[in-house]
Amino acid sequence: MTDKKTLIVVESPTKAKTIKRYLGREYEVTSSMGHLIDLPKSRIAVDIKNGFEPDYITIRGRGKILKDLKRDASRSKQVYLAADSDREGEAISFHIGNAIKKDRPKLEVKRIVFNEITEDAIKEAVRHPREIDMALVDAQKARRVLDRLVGYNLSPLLWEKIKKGLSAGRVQSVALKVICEREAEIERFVPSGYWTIEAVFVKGKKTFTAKLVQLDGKKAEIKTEQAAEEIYRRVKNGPFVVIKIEEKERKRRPQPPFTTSKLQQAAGSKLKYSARKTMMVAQALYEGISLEKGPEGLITYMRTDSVRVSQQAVDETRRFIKENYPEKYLLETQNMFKNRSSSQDAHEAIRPTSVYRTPASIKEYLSRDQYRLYTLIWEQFVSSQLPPCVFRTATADIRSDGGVFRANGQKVVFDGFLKVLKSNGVEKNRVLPKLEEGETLEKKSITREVHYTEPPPRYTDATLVKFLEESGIGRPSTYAPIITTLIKRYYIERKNRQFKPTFLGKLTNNLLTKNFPELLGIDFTARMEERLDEVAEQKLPWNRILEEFYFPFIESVEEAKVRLENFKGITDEETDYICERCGKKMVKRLGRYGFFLACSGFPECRETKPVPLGSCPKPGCDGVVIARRTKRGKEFFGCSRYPDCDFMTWDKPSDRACPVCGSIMVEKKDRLACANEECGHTETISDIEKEALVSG
DNA sequence: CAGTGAGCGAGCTTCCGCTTGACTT
Repeated sequence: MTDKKTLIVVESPTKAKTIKRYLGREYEVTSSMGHLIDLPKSRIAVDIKNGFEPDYITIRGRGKILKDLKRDASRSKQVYLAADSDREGEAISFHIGNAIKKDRPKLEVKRIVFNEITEDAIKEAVRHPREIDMALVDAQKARRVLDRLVGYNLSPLLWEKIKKGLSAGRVQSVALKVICEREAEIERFVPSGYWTIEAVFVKGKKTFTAKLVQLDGKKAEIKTEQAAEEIYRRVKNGPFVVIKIEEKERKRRPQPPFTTSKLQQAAGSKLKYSARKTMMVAQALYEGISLEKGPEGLITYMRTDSVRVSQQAVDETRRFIKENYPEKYLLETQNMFKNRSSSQDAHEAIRPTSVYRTPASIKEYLSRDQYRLYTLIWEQFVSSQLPPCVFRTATADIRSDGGVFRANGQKVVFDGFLKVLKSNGVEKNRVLPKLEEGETLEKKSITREVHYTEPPPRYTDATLVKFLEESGIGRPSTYAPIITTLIKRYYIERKNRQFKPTFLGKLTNNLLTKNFPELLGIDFTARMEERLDEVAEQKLPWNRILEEFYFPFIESVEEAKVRLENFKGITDEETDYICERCGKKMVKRLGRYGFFLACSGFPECRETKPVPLGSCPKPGCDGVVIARRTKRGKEFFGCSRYPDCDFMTWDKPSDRACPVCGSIMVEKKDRLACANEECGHTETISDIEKEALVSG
């Protein structure tokens, strides 16, 4: 009897392994791998008439885990439910505890929490078991039921009105909405020209440039060529007198260590990774890489909304800094960072498990992707405990007639955290020569230049995730899957890493936003969260939220059905392709395997063919490039004349033809390349955008 | 971590959030 152990149940198997190392023989640690109990997929399973009570079942495929868990529990002295210390974790714990108690009513089942995986934190947690917090469980239940009611009522409306298989939800539909709104802005956008006037001055051996910023006491905004010409004539001959010099010292503090959202943003902009790729690589670093002494987890948990760091890790980092950098790089007091108010703070920030494992020291054990992501995480973390970087900036105002030119200089006086974090170009020095007020400068040249205003940029993985997090929509574990869902539904496409809504996406978004404006408002989730907090604080019964939400909502669904009675969503986008069989126009249709061309005369004419993406780049081939799939379902692109022509590529074709040889251009990381190997023409995305602005 | 090839689509779908492998409709 005495040799029975205490069973600890966590969510992640990796976490279970680590915890086992910290605790003695009297503990057994196992993992649930997330939720085991949930609503069934096949029906709504919410009893509206009975206070919105959900009909929970064991998730398909999780029966074995639950069974094993119950078996382990029955062999234990007691059970500590140790899922994450947040709303979902409390619910997971509750459901598991319930299942165990059903079998063994007398077994002691308690809840423990910790929000960092350190020996001290775990041992401390084990000393303070508590009961399940039912208010928190209720808040999760309200969240879960609301999402089910939204998703399972809106989606069928889309099946009926637009196309079967579509989906809508509290989170994904807002993401789709902002992508569509951005696209509409871009479509509406009319570029306008504006002019700038720049002078280059010489002083001694140094030259520097200054921009015209003021004219007759007002901000210089030059909107026509004529005005530019006039002003240019006025100011070009000087004399150029220095009228003001200002020198300042500026400090920049380092950023906090990464949260999931910030990691995805940084990996997106610096490494060009998708959110999904970032998470897959991070997961491998978390689960452990075989170094010299067997597998070691290299980073802390990668799904987190917190910037908190265990004191132990801060201490280690300060020791590392002390040992490896000059004394002035050690902060007197450690940096502390504040969490967003929406943070559930169940885990630490993402950081290396030991800063002594520098990227260079473990490079040989990592793949290229792992090394690059680990470096990003390591540098962000170490820099977060380094001193601010200090710049000296200088501004000189130079007058000519009624115009004022301004020159800016910047010099890094102390690199501080930039020692570790090579932050793109910020540390570049642009030094002005020594100037004095009242002195007259010698002009080297003066030019006027036309620029064009640019439309707002499309969302990328990085900027969409940023938007979602800042709006409190979605959670660290869902940012990447949200994007995958929108693409899988053919609502959006990735083009040069940017999201563009499809015809279907725009149509769906139109229907949803017109009929459910409140639900799709950016602040709907924030308001829901406020109410959920009230439930968690026992100020509100959980089903009150649902009563308040559901009845108006379901009425708006019914109203929408009436309003849309005669609406037939046409998902077929017209094209200029002509049907080879009957001469009618062809339309772009969405099938189970993606878009294809179908004759608009359907069902009289059933002609279909794949969508041509551009002309085949093989010299002498008159085929077109079409999308194909490998046996395993992965998309690639090949010539329609296969097997006569064997052209194929993984790279996604763009809708641009090579300006040199006319072949299609394909996407390569941050640039487009001509698919014709003999041509070899490449261009960056900004080149193309500029060209489009000038011509359009 | 390398890997690449039918022709079909137009009847049973969907939410969000927690977690890994199994598996690429």
